[in-house]
Amino acid sequence: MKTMKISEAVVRRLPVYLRFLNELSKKNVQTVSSQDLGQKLDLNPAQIRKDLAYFGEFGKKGIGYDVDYLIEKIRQILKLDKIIPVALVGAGNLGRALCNYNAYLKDNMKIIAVFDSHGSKIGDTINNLKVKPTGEMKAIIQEQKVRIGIITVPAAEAQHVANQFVEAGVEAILNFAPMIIKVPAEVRVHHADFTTELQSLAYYLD
Amino acid sequence: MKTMKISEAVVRRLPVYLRFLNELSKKNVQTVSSQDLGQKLDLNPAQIRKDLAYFGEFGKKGIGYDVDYLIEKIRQILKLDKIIPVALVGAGNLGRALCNYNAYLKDNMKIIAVFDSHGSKIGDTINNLKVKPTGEMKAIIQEQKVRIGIITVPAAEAQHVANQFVEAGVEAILNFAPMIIKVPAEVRVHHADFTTELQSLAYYLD
DNA sequence: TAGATTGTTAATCGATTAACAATC
DNA sequence: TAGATTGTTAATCGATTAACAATC
Repeated sequence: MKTMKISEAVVRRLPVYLRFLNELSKKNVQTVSSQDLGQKLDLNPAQIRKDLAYFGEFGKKGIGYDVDYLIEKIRQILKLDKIIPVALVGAGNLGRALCNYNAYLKDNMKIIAVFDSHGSKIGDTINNLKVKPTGEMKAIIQEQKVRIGIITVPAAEAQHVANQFVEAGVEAILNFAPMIIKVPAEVRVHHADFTTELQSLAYYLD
Repeated sequence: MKTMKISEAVVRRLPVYLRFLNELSKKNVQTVSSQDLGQKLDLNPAQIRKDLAYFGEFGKKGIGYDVDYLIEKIRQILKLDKIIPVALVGAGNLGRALCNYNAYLKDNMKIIAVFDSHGSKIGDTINNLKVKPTGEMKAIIQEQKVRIGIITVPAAEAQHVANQFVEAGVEAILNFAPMIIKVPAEVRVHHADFTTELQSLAYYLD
């Protein structure tokens, strides 16, 4: 099963499971069934079992899933069992907001460098990180083995930043700019676009 | 066709079309084909034609789509042809960042009120908006006919804010807190969760 | 007219859900 | 043992893509 291709929909649900399991763990809940999970997360229990079964047999028939064991397994699947260094470009309001999530990301992902191309921002300190000029991006990314890049610059600069990330060897990009960026197929891009999100929400108004 | 139920996937693509069409319009491009659109947006042309055809016959055979006409139509479909008042709760970094997008949202959606429950934030001015105490939420939301609510408070407070939104009569919620919130079925909720986004991205690292 | 491109039907593909034997 | 719940197969459902007649 290890070689089977996993659908994007499945991968997107794993972090949702993980978050809820973490809450259960904090409350010292030992065991959870797909039934329970489905109820809380508004998902079909069969779907949850199937999602997990792609990666192994994590449950016990008649019992359910051990919460802490399942957390460990999902963290492994998502590669969150070791620190992933992240860099962010664009020290505007959104960039600052995301840097301050650093604490929230716990021990797995860490924004370890922040860049901006505008002199006025360079040298600022955000959450203990000094904003550096984009000219230093490549060197720092390679030196610190940054694997994920976050783009929070204006739309017009997004593609340029993406190019720099790719050249520096970043493996995946989370793009907050309202602009589709083109990268080589081996680099994974996710879009997190606040405006499209809001606009599609408007559709559902009466 | 007006009564047919449109899938969520279709609705999520419409704002993406809209954004690209706006760029074309700015460049004075008059006409675009599904071929062109598909190329730029990494989508199948047949899918684009089908998406649009759910709502009417907007194109001309042999020619393509008139850019400005299509913009107008998509704006109507998404109900962006009139101003939609939006309120935001949580004047932290993320909330501030989103308020500053106000300009970007052009004339269709407008964050017209910002609330926070912490005394230290109340009275601050963000992008010409004064942060008000959450106690005033209901009155202001009803008075100003706010239709969409944005939640940018910590996870622990998200459900409480959602309840207040629902009670005040908000029709849809965009939730940035990393927490699933429960609302009555008639209220639409979208989750825009930065951490799950980043975590699913990690899966694709080698 | 010839070339291009839509709108739409039919075919394909993939994801979700139901059902149930296995088993704790 | 009886009850509960998994892992997995089969059935269903829905979304994407291909193909093409209509027509600008």
